[in-house]
Amino acid sequence: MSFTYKYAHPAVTVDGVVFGFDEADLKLLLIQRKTAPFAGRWALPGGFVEPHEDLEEAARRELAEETGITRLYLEQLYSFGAPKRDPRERVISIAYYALVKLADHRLRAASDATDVAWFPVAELPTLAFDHEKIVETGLRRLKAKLRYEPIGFELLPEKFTLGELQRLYEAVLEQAVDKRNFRKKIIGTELLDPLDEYQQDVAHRAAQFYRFNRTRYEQLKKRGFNFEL
Amino acid sequence: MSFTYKYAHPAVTVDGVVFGFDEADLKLLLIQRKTAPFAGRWALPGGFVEPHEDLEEAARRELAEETGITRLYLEQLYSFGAPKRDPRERVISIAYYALVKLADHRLRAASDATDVAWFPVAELPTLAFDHEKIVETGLRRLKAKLRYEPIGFELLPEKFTLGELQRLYEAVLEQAVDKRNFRKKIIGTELLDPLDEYQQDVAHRAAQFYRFNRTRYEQLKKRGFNFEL
DNA sequence: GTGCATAGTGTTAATTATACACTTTTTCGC
DNA sequence: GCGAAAAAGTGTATAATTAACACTATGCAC
Repeated sequence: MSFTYKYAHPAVTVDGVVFGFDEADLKLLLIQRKTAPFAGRWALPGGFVEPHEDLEEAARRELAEETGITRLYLEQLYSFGAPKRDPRERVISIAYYALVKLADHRLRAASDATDVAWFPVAELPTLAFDHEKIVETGLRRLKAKLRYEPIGFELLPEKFTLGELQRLYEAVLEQAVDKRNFRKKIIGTELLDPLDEYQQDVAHRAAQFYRFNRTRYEQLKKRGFNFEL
Repeated sequence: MSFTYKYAHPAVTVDGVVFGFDEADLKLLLIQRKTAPFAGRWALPGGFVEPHEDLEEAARRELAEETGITRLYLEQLYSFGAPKRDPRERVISIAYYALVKLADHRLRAASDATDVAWFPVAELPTLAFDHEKIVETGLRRLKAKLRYEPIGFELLPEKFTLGELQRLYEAVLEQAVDKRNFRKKIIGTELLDPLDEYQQDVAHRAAQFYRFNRTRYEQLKKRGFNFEL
């Protein structure tokens, strides 16, 4: 079976820039290619868009297929279409960026013999295609967005401490944050519900857990509330 | 001549959301389709990406071909790829948004019998395809961006008065702005050079002209300066 | 019970944002 | 030529926000 067109058509793929956070580092999800081109190289998870599916649908499907991750925050990032970005044929890639709660997702045992792994964004290997450029775009977007939208919570477990949240901000923004001012501000948004739960088995004073109140955020957003940190 | 592929390939187009400003209204550039589908309907300028060209290159080429506009501020906006957005075949469109100095560009006499016209964004006709959605995305982006990047100047002539600039902000953001505070802030950025030129032939006190200092903006940006209005 | 590690907590000063009204300049109509 | 009209231009006081800063509390390890 084959497909014929009057004019040249590029292939269209989706690629995912998937971020996670593990208590200390911002991490990026990569898969290792097993076929040419760039066999053996690490690359962003992704693949061809099927004729019947929407772009976001394609991104979700590919991420599920290649990494087993199904529930995540997903948003279109940017489209890359330099003529020679793929040595085989013209390929235009719509990149998505995604945030996942690391703890919730044990990576699927690489069932199809493809390696999948988290890398600290500070120590990424050389990537296939123009994926380094895509990652850079994703990182820029994440940094910018973290300041004016409450997306940090997508990287943390349901219940988290203010210290964890602060470390997340510090890791992503790559700059220290004043603890008291940070707490004042974050509590001031009224987006966090304090829980009657405290850390267990820590070798120091146990921190209180909080939960992000998504419902309240939607309400406030409707009334013209502006998140900013 | 035809092109054959092993798997289905979508067609890929670029579409331009081109904004202008004419002293009073924010305007959008549209072309009238002469062929099916949507013959007679107004639509965004755009067309197919050629095999050899980059996406932005394609956007610039299509805008030049269809509207005669060559110098403009252009930036990728978003990609639209719903399976049925074009009734003919699967078409994925990479939308760009553009800002042009209206006064600098008399629209090319519609040489290929295609009508081209500026519409106030408040009075747009029904558009072809999913172009209304694309325009909405472009408008949202413009509004957001105007606040934290000095892009308003791309919509004004080289030399402009503070009153014109303020009216631009008010038109795009759809809200009134305090004149004194606006001037204080904008002058405070040090991005505007006052000129020794004043309006001519106006039936009121003549306003001073200013020019946006792009060089200084680049300098300040490097030093971590943040534009915000 | 001492040391260690992190949690948790307020106040002050500096900066920035907001609210607000009159005078100046020029043309136009009479 | 004089008054009305239309927009330009200009400063201050108050409120709100941000930034800087250091000690006490708790719980475990040893």
